[in-house]
Amino acid sequence: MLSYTEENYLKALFKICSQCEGRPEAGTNEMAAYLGVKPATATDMFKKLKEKGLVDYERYGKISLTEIGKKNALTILRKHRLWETFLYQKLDFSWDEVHEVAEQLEHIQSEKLVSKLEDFLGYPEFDPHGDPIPKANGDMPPAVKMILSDLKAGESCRVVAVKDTSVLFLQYLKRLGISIGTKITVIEKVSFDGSLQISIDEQETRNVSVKFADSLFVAK
Amino acid sequence: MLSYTEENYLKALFKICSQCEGRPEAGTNEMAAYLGVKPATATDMFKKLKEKGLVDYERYGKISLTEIGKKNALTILRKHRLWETFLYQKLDFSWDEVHEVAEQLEHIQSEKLVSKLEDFLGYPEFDPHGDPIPKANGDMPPAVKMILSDLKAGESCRVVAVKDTSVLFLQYLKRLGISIGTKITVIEKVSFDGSLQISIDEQETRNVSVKFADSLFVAK
DNA sequence: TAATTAAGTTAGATTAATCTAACAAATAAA
DNA sequence: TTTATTTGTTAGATTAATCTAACTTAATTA
Repeated sequence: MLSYTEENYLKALFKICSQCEGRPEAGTNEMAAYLGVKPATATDMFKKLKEKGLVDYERYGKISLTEIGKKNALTILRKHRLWETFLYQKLDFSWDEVHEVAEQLEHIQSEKLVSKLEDFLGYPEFDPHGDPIPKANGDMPPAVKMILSDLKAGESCRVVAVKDTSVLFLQYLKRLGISIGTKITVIEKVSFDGSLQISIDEQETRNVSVKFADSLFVAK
Repeated sequence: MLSYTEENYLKALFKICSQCEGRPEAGTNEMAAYLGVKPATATDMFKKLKEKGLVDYERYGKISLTEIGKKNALTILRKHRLWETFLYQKLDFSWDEVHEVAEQLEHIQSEKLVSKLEDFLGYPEFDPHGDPIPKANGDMPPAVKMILSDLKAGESCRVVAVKDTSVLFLQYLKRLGISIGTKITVIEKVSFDGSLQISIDEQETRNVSVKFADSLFVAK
């Protein structure tokens, strides 16, 4: 069985490795920074995770997940996203509050709990941020790929997920009145700085940055 | 903030201290045995908990909870029993399965989670074992006191709680078809060994031991 | 009350996860 | 290609929770 800490390392590695395609590995400093620990600490942990057959790792080399490691990471992600869905749907937590609590709940050990929870929630495919929830067998519903930046002037779309799940971003969205399902129309793309003039739910008009437009997953 | 382990010590102390009235304190060995650790380990922890102002304790003396310690213990108990109720009512866990998972869930840190959960469950007063759930302010619904042994031959009652929450006992109850609300009638008290001849829901007849009859809370 | 037993403590060690400081390897730049 | 910089590792220490073995205090009993 994995410790709380080991689980967090696997989850972090999975996230970093699945961020950009074609880069299925991470560096020590990168991981340490992500996890908020010193590189020395991470080195020790990778040695241990290697012993347990969960990561591939050589001295001074990059780190990647083994198949078993990946399976474990998916299980944790599954729990995290199911709990987020529970908090959002059943307990009325807001978008930006669910993550922190789910970080704790994801470490509860009980297969039965997870499957019962999934059933209780009606087998959801996406969490409140629009991220796909892995199935018990490790399958993952296809993630949504288009971002707001992909739209041309005049095109409309609906928000289906957030790419950036930081509290800062989510709170900003809340302030703008944007959530999953909100309709956004691109009125103009400002060529000077790439920013977008958008309308939110066909009402309020706003100018948003490239960074912003890169952080929203949408569907036409 | 308290560690997982510290919380478990406080909870154990609370349970032992509230078991028999007029004995609001516990011994080192007793606590260690209860928690499954060695007495030496418990001694160290009591020193630490004393430093934190959570227990009263002197070298070679008994241990008891301070007011702050008691408040903390009640918070944990509250969470434990709310989660048990959730698992039983919403996720269809059976009587004997809820405890183990709730042991983990009770350590999740989020005031909001607890109050939202309580609201979601409709402010229950008792958990699936019939034990009272402490309120946010520390109030506790009055516990039920009468046990099956208190009945005379010919009297009837309904099961309202279990005194012994061991898996062994709960599974035995399940086999007998007894749960909260089940009607039990005492047909005869066998004076030889104190055992009882009972009928369960006015159907099946059974002989049960003194130990058994002492472990069931009932109401007429 | 002195001896025996039960209960509780101390000292020293271990494991997991972390740190700092010093060092080594790999990569980038001049 | 030598130097500088970035990246990663090692060694040694720390903290929390645990253990064993030896010791001390308190309680019981003969």
